[in-house]
Amino acid sequence: MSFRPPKGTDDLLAPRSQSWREALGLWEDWSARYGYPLVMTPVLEATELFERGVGETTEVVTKQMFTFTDRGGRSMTLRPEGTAGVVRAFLASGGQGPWKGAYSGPFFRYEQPQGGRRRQFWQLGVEYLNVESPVADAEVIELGYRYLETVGVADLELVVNTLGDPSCRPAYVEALRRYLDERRQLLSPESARLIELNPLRVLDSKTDRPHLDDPPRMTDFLCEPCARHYDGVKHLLDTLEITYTEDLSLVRGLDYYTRTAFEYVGRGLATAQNALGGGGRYDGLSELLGGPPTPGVGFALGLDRIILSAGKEPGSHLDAYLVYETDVTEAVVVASRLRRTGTRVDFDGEGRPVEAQFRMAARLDVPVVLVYRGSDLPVEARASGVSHEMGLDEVPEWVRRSRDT
RNA sequence: GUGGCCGUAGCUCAGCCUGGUAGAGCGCCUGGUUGUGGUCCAGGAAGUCGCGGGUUCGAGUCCCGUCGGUCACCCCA
Repeated sequence: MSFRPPKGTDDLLAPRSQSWREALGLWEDWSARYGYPLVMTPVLEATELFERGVGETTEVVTKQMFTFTDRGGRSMTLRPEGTAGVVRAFLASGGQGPWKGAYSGPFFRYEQPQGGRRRQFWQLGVEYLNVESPVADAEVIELGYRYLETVGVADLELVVNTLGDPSCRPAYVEALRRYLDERRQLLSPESARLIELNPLRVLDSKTDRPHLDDPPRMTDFLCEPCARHYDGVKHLLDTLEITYTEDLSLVRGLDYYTRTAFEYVGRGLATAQNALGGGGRYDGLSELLGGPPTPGVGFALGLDRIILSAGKEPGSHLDAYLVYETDVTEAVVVASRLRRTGTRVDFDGEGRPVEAQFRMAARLDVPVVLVYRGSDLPVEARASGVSHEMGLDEVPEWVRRSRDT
């Protein structure tokens, strides 16, 4: 049989996997700082959840889902996005009042693989439910922004827009539809088809955007509450000193979005696929699923592209490599002591010659090589060509200090 | 779903146009040198040429199909 992973999936091994470990660690940290507890929902959901939640006319639902019939005859789907599942879980738990959740895990879309886009991909996200205030929007946007900054994304840009709500959007959609209809000849067949189905998405098309000068603006149609909400979000972002640009053609691909829509873009990415993540407000989603009115706002970030964009060389997964001139059993004990005090250390388990151990240390590119010669002798710690001698007990602290510098 | 390019040793690739029985660099292994690994020298192991079919006396090389990768479109995080 072939050892190749399925199309659009990938094996992630060291040293590349170390970048993921670091990025996931930072995510744990940042989402916790903003008060988002972990929420874990199934990777597998009833197909109906996404059809109703994400929208039956969306690209995701019509073409990109991994859907199959299980042995009980139910139509099941590997989750293509996170929000619908989290909201379902919230409703299932009888959730009430303000609620927050952060998630991280694999998602699936049946698409043509491309730079930073695989069929199985990893997303980080948060959802903030039952708070209608712009404070929730701004907090969510800020969290994603700070995280991406910290993880090292080059040329991070935040784009925001508003999509109105059911009381004002229909008038805008109608105006846009008339505008597009007059230009039908200029549009690609796909976009022409969208005029009836979902004219907003035509604005998102790369090929058609150049033909569309001065289309109607959502901001001219906003009802008073939506306008005030949008101003509130922008004001808070200003206060938090988060720079953003407004883009009237920023439309989310999924049906459930209302009011705020935003996207994080990595301008440093070489590929055409430079959206690192996006999100928005989805006040109507709960009701689409048959639940009570539940406002919400959240985002999802694509970890694959984030790591591409950060372009950082992963650090070593070890603090030190232990070279021993003693019996291997003694090395087991020494390594155990170091590990229990927080040092990430590894050693040769087969009692191979010292030269071979040094070769392995070099190959692993560890920052520190520890040479252990026996319980009565000092440990030699070598880092970047310099050698220090110390007692075994001093090693963890010494390693920690040299790691931080 | 559509189109371009690509698939040869563990890795990066040459060989393909103009068919004739497979190569380089790096890595790996062994020996020597060395300041107990990183340098240098010598030697060595290693390839279903993605897979299947066709043309041919003969296919890595030409043709068809297929799978995979990559980039772009579509779309999306």
